[in-house]
Amino acid sequence: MSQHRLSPVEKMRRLREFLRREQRFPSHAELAALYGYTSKNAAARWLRRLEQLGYAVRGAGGKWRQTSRLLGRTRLLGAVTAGFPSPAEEELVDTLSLDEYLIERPEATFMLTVTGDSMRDAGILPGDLVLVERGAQPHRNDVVVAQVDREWTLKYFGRDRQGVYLDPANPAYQRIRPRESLVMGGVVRAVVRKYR
Amino acid sequence: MSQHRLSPVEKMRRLREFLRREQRFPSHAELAALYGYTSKNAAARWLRRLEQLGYAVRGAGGKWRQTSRLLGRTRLLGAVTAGFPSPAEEELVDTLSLDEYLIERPEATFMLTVTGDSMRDAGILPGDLVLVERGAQPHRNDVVVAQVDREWTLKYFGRDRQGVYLDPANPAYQRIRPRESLVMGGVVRAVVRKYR
DNA sequence: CTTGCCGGTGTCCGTTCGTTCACTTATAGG
DNA sequence: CCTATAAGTGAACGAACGGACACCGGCAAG
Repeated sequence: MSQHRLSPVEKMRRLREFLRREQRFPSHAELAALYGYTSKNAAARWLRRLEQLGYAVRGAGGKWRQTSRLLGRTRLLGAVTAGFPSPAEEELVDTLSLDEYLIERPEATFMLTVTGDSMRDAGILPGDLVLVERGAQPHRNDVVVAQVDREWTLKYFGRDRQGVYLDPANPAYQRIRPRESLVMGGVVRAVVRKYR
Repeated sequence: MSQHRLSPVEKMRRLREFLRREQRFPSHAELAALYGYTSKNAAARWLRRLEQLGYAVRGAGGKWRQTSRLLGRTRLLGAVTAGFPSPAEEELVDTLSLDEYLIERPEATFMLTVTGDSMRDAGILPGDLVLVERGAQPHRNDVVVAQVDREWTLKYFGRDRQGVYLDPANPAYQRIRPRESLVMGGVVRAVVRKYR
C-alpha cells in the first residue's frame, strides 16, 4: 500500500481547523480521516508527539485536551514596529486564548460596561468593558469598582494616614474620601474595547 | 430505590465546573456521576433539555458541544451603576467568551503590543494589546495599523479629495499624508489592557 | 381518588473508542 | 548501497459510548 505523508505544519493547520470548528478534540479515527490516514495507529502516534511538544495534555479519564497554544484564537505577535509575519511564519506562531490570558479566577470575575468618563486619562472610556475580580484585595493605584454614596463608580484606589481615598483619572473630577463605609465591588483586572 | 433530585441551578453549576476543568463535554456516564445519578438515561434526558434551552448543540458526528452561553469564562453584567447581583442571581446569568466576542475571523486576526502614545486620546496606551484584522477594508475613523515611511504605526484612517490620510489621537502629533504607497497592515477591531 | 407526566432506575445492544501488536514503507546517515 | 529509524498499514481486543426500552415513584391537575 502506498503511504501518505503530510508536513507537520499542514497537520497542525488541519487540527486547529477541526478544533475551531468542533470545539473538541478529534477521536483517533477522526484525526486519521483528517490526515488521510487509513489507520488509527498513525493518528495515535501523532497525538503522543503533540503531548511531547506541549500542544496537548491528558485530562481526567485519560482523554485528550488541547492546550491554549493550540486552541487560542489569536496569533501572538510582537510590537507594531516589528511588522507582520510572512504567511510561512504564521502557521508556526503560538496562539493565545484571551479568556485564559485575562481571567485568572473565572468564578469570581464579572464584566461591566463603563459609563462616565471619570477614568478617561487611564484609557477607560464610556462603553468599554471592564473585567472585575470580586473579593480581591486592592493595592495602591489599582482601578477598583466601589460604591460611594449609593452610587457605583470606577476609580483609582489609594490609602494614606487619613484612610482610604479614591482618585479619578480626569481633572474634571475630584478625589473622594468616603465618609462612612466604603463598599468595594472588586478590582479591575482588564479593560476591553470592541470597535464597530 | 430512592431517587435523587438536584435543582437546575446546581446542575448547571456542576456542568460548568466540569467544562472549565476538562474543557470538553462529559459523556453520559460522567454526567450521571457528576449529578449522583445511577443511570445514564437521566443524564441523556438532561442533555436534551440543555439542547432545547440553547445551552448545548450537536456538532459533526452527533457529538455534544457547549455553546458560549455555557462555556464563557465571564459573567456578563450591565453598567457599573447597576451594582452587583446577589449570589442567587449569579448562577443564572449568561456567560460570554471573550475570544468569540472579540474575534470574528480568527484566521485573519493577530495581536500586537502597542508602543508609543500617538493614540492616547483614543484610549490606546503603550503596553495595550490590539486585535488586528488583516485584509479588512478600513472605513473612516477606524483605527488601522499602517506602514508609513518604513515604520508601522497606529492611526485613525481617513480619506478625502486629496486621498488617504492618517490621524493621530494626540495633539502632539500631526496628520500624515503618505506620499507614496501606503501599506495597510489591518484594521484594529479591539483593544485589550491587562493590569498587573 | 384517579390520571398523566416528569424524572429518575435498570438493562440491553450495536457502534465506536483507545490501545496494542506485527508488519511494511519512506527517509536520512554513514 | 546498506542500515537504522521514523512513520503509516492493518487487524484485533476489551472497554466505554450513545441510544433505546420498559419500568416506577412523586407530584400536581382534574
